[in-house]
Amino acid sequence: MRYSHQRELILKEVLSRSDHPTAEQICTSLRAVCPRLSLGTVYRDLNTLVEIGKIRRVSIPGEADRFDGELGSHQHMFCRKCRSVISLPIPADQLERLVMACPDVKIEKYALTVFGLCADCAKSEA
Amino acid sequence: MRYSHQRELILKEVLSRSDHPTAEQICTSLRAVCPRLSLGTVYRDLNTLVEIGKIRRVSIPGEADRFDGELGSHQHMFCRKCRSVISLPIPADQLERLVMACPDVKIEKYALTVFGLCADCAKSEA
DNA sequence: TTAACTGCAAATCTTTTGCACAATC
DNA sequence: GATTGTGCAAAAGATTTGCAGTTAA
Repeated sequence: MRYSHQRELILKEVLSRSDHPTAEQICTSLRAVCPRLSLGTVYRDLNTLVEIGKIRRVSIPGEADRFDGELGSHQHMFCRKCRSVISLPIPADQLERLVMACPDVKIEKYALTVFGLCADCAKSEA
Repeated sequence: MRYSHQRELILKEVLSRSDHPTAEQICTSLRAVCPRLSLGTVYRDLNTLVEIGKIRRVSIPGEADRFDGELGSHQHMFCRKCRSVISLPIPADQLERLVMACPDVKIEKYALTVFGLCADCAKSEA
């Protein structure tokens, strides 16, 4: 794989943020520094970065994919009120034990997605 | 809510199948018995049935949503080879304990999705 | 009768792709 | 110089929606 200015910018952007941005958000941000950056390129480069394991994709049903620079084991929550994605520190070993106990099938990966209200929204809701 | 012939057909179709069909598959099947059934109606009725809790939606990243008539607690696996969705009997109480231990946030629901090879495909792969 | 439901087609949203040009090695 | 990567626009796939007509209560 060759060096690419755009791919490097996109990687840095994802790594520097903890808000799990969408491709569109990444593109918009980076246009401040790379005005001709195209959304197609962002999608292509994000796919590449996920493939080579530099970032992670976070899929939420009915939402645009988010991207995450945190590679350590954790799960995600989607807040239905503010629509933000936050990381949940769910013990990897215990979750893994539950998943891997399934007979016959060959498990390669898994994702636990939680829906509800984030801490801030839960507070203001009450 | 009023009775609707189409909604009843769609509900029966989902309840009678265990293969987690897509809206398109449901529509195609039902056209044998209801030729003018439209895909838009199928989507609308499926959404209604999910809302009133008669069926469940199964979302797989990058795939069309599947629908499930089994309401008991279970999780799902997506086989990357045959692209089927199968039910996984993961102990609800243990999973729930892990999820609910997260502090501050208000959890309303969650879904554990597993990716890999189903039993049949794992066998033929080897 | 009237409000909900349907069929149809068009619109929407996210993501991918074809192609000509630009950048890297 | 050969290829990979990019920008742009068009295409693709899933789902929603507007509207005029139909059906249940």
